[in-house]
Amino acid sequence: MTEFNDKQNEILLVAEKLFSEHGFDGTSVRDIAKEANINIAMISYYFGSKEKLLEALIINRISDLRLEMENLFKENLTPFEKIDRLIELYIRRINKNCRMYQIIHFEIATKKRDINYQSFNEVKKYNLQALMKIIEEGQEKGLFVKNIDVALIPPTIMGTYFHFQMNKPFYGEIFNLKTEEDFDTYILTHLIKHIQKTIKALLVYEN
Amino acid sequence: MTEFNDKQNEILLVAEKLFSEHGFDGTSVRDIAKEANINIAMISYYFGSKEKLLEALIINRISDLRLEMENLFKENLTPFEKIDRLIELYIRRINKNCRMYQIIHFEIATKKRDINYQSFNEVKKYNLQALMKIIEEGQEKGLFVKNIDVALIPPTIMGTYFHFQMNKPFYGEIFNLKTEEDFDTYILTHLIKHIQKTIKALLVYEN
DNA sequence: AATCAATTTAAACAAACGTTTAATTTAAAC
DNA sequence: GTTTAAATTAAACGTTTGTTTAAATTGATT
Repeated sequence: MTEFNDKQNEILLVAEKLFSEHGFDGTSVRDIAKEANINIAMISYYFGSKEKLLEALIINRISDLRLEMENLFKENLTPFEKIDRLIELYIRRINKNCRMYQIIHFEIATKKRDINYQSFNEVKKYNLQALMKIIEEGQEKGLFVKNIDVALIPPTIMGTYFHFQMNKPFYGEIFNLKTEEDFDTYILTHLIKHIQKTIKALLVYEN
Repeated sequence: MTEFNDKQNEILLVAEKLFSEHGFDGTSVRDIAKEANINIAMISYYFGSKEKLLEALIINRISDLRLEMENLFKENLTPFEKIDRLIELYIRRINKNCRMYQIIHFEIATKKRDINYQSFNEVKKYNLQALMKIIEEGQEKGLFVKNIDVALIPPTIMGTYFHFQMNKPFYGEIFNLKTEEDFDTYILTHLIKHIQKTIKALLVYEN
């Protein structure tokens, strides 16, 4: 991918914010231009069109979604500890990029624009491989049970997070989380722990 | 709520389809009118505006989301069986209404329209109460562990489902589900079983 | 057959949309 | 200082948007 200049990066940043908050169709190029303090024509000038701006945004951000796990496999950790660390990495990563996930998930669901999700799927497969490696190690050491459908674990990890995030007003009220920081803190402490516990429980559960 | 006539119900049905497939902002009143074989003006005539049509749709459909659980508590089942049955009810219910969940979740996330989600939240609280009752029974009988955050279990149940549904192209490929029916069948058999197993594992997991 | 309200229609409305144009400004190269 | 290409602008473009209008049609009630 070509590098973007400061002005283009600013446009991408504003577009990411507005697309995630109001949807692609709910955001006009004039909204973006206003928030980014640029002329409307600059969007076509730099990106060609509104739709190509979305495409550039997705391609530019997808690489941020791959987990960085070099340390995880180098360190001398038990499979349980590795699961804990992997899930924490997972959640921190998607929490940092939750705007892009909001945008991408809506685009996947609606299929209005034909965007190439190949690299997105490759990232998911890459992350799934890492999980599989840890689970196999745990099974070989006799710590985890045998019949585990590894591909269904990421949906539980990410789904729990996204559903919690998606229903922020509801769970914010339930858990008395008044500010955005309260909510974010709760995710990075309690919710991560809940997901770690859930997956570890599943990995040792005998039917 | 006032009852709707056949024509109004047809409009609601088409709106539900198109709003879920292309989003509220991605659907024009002309799209709806065309698919419903009516004149554009009929939408304003019957519902006042496009936005009020969305509101009417949400209010009209929310009652479908409440679980029907009379039988569940009458029957003589173990807490484990009750959990299994409740989760199956949960998933079958949201799977039947997945279009409305798609619409509502997008509306909650974007906050562009100010819709009253009180009855939606009440349904969620009602469903949470039922889960709580079962878990308490299991704890009293010494079958489930003590320290369970019940409010975090529905996000795992529903989140797993929604994330699987949302990434249909990816998981369809992973599990080799070629048709819509294949996908639906997989949900109602394997995915439900995965979620049941996950929650039961969590309920008996000792830290 | 006449009346009347409810329904349905085609047409028009202003506003907002994404995009393009042509002119102007900017800033670096010569 | 002149040249040149890139950046930026205001204005206009043709569509599409949601909504309204006013006339036409329908179908039951008198």
